[in-house]
Amino acid sequence: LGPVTEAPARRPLRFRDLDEVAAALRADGNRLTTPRKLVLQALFAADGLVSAEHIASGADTGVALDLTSVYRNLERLEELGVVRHVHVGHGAAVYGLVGEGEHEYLVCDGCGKVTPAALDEVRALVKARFGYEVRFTHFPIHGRCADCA
Amino acid sequence: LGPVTEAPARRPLRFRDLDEVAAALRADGNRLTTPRKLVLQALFAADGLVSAEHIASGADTGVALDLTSVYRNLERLEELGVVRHVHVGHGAAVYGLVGEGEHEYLVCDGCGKVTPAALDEVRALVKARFGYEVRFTHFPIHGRCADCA
DNA sequence: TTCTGTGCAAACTATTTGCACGAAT
DNA sequence: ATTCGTGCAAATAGTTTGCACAGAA
Repeated sequence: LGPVTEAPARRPLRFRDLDEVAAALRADGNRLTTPRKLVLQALFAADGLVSAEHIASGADTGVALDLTSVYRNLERLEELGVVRHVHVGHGAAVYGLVGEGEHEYLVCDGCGKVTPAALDEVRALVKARFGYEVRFTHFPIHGRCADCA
Repeated sequence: LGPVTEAPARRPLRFRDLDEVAAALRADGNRLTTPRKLVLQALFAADGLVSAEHIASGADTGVALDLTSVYRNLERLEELGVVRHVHVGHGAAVYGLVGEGEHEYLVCDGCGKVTPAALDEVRALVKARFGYEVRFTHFPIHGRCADCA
């Protein structure tokens, strides 16, 4: 699974570059290994949402690495608040660097496009009508985009 | 995976009982086998959303059957418009009989409760704001219910 | 030197597919 | 007598776990 066609709205990242993350990792007592750096490098290079498989393939870094290590690193980075993952349909989860604010998405089941969207109004409506405190960050909204509908 | 705690709103089913479905199956050139009847029996008995695993276990019918057959039957029944399935989080998909109207759900990530909800307003809002024609029938909305939030 | 992180193999969950036999029509 | 559907086994995708060794600290 390659990078997901993420739409516009590039948001400022919480960690601007690899060195900033490296510092955070160090501060948290983590070692700075080659695979770990490669995972981060891939995430910065991809500049969007990618699958573990894609990172492991080395498509973005030129160096392939073990899928297991990728998963373990992504998990660690997620605990650290550096990355997050989204379930974009049936396939593998996709991972991306954490930016400022919420990370809510609309997924088009037609073309597969993943569009970041500010869904505060939608959240407020669901809260008002059903008392539900919803999040679209982990399981996004699915449907058909304007082009596909 | 057992039956999902589905909330109120029992909707009239498109097929009221096993015999009605049997007729539809026949009309479509399908055979009426024992496993097929058992799958339907389980779906009617469960009266909500259940996993293939649950049906295969025979918990509701007293007769266990092969998971493969369950999946194949559910697939067939889905083609026929008798059942539909929903992805309620990370685990297995859950299947249920088709009722009248839409089947939209709110899933509580806290207690696992699955609440049918009329989300027309929400759909309209997303359509107005983003041009997206969304559906919450296959991938429902996730969040925390009033009790868990 | 110590202990964390890696790579490989194997387990695991959810689902699908191939194939020979049995049963519904 | 035909097929269709079943059950079993094996394949598949995505992810996790166990374990011995390598390499950061």
